Amino acid sequence: MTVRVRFAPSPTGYLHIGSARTALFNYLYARHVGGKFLLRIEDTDLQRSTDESTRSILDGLAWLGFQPDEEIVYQSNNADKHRAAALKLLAEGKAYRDFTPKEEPGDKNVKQAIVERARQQGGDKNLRDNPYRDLSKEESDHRAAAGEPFAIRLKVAETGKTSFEDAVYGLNERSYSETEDLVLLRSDSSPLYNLAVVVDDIEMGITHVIRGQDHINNTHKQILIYEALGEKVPEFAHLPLILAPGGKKLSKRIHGEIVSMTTYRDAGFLAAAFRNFLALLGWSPKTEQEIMTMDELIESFTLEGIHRNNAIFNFDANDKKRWTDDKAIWMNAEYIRTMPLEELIPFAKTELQSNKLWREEYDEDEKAWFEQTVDLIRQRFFTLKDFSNQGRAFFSEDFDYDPAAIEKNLGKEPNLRIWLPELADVLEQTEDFTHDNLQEVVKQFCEAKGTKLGILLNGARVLLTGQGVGPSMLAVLETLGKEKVCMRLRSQVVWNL
RNA sequence: GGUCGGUUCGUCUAGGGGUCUAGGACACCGCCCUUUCACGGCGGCGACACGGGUUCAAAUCCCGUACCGACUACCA
Repeated sequence: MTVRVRFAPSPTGYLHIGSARTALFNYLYARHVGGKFLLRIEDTDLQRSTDESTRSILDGLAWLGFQPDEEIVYQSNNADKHRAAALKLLAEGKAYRDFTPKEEPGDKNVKQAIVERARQQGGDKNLRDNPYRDLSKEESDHRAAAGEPFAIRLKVAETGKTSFEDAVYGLNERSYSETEDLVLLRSDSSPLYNLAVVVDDIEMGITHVIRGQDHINNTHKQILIYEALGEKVPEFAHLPLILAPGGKKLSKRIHGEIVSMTTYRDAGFLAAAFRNFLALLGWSPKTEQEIMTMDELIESFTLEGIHRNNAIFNFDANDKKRWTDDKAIWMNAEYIRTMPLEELIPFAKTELQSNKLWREEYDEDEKAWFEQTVDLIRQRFFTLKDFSNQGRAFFSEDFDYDPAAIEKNLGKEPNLRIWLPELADVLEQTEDFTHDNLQEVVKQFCEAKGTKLGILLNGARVLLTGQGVGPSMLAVLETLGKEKVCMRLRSQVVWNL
């Protein structure tokens, strides 16, 4: 039997980092076992679902590289099938009409109201005391025919339990007494989540449901629906959650953009790097290898490697350097400096293009120069953005000087203001503008001035690149070329800041 | 409140009765390399939540406590 899994987000916001990981695990599992990866948009909550969210989620998935193997299913298109399933259960006596008037939502938030109610009920709640549960068929039909509104609820047996063997959490059991007669169809005849999911999963031939651990309770409810429908229950694998620092839920409301996938794309992350990082959050290949290609991830991915405890996505909103998880940043940097240059070039190009720093020559006459330059500057970069920020001076005359670098590298030696333009004069006379010769020239210059090489070159770094850090200065001189080097060394701009 | 689940360095994790004076990665710190640096090399700091059992032996098995989380809807 071919394995079929699905990722089923509801379009009520952007692609959440936790959802992205769920998608990743579904994708990896499908590929590992040679199955199909499907996508279903759960847009049955018309109030909250938006097309914009759907687009954003699709964008996020596309960026990560998870293309579904079959056409995308939109759950709202299947409402008739969901309804038919509920009606079938009603006809078979496995569900009943509940004529209790619909409760109007109170003024406080729903969640809070639910918790309060649950607290009041305490441990001795009886979930089988609905007066309509055992209404005779005649009377039920009669009242329905008379136009009285009703919801359809599943008739859960008095005694017994649901149980399933979770691929991650192991045996899960839940007494029927803990599960209410769940509503299948609202009084406006629209289907509810649990019904819709089960009917769609059956329809799509889903064999393995891989989703967040927050769905474990739903799984018990869904199993009841599968059984009532007389359908085979799929395998389940629940994933630990990704939490915010402090162990709290990672939410859009509190944590903002940090939880959105598009944030990472826009911040200059490589999809491959972020995917790799995400894979290691809640799953382990059980080897010491951490940098893994997609093929390697697919090869080593198993549900057994997923653990049960929630992971914390670490970041500090007050620290600019740690705006997101350290390890994610490190991994992105690692990818940037170690990936094959030819794979990095297109990303660098796109980054420069979107900042109007790209010149067509980089694809033609200056192709070799461009590639060498990218290779040179990538070493200390963290994100693709660095090509247009820190690396800007390599591609444009219009760049900023880092104030910290000015203070550190220029502030210590007042003579630099005189020496650097003098160095320009010397370099202008230098015919062989390559590394080894430049080293000689600069060395001699320093000896003549009685200063250290480091003082001079680091001062030059600020004038030439605006930065305090970067690759070997001799390589920078060679890369920038005589003309730019001399011009920038003579510039008075920085001294007047 | 109830049900269910979890707890190894700050974070991600390995380890599932003896090989654990608990391994790796990120972060942090130090040293080295170098003209500087956020590259690289070497090293350091740093954890089995707590209490009882079981056992010759427990991070690993059992029980309890604490803490954390999820769920508890005519939301998804």
